[in-house]
Amino acid sequence: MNPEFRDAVYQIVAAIPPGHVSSYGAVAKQAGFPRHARFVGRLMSQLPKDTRLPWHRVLRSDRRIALVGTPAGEVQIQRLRDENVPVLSDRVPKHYFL
DNA sequence: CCATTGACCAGCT
DNA sequence: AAGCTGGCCAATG
Repeated sequence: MNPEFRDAVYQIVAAIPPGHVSSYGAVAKQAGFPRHARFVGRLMSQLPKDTRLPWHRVLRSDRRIALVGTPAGEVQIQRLRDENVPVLSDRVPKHYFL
């Protein structure tokens, strides 16, 4: 994976403030690599489990949680609720997006 | 080298 | 609102 892309993505995700969320596609675009939403997802999936990056604040463009029903998905929902972001039917209200 | 696989997305029905 | 479709493109087998 291109290190430029990887570093830019990390920086942008790290900058998402608590209580807010963004999407894979939006992060890719801000990183300067539009059309690479899937690779943002790939990077998130490859993060070490002890990472400090707030990966749980990245959702799909349809405002849904990725990987619903899997352990990672449940962790993501729990973490969002812990920072007062409601998750209703696997979905986060629009106004929580950046 | 060709095919399949994704923490995805915009457009259309 | 919800489901399909085609496009995306590096990684993997």
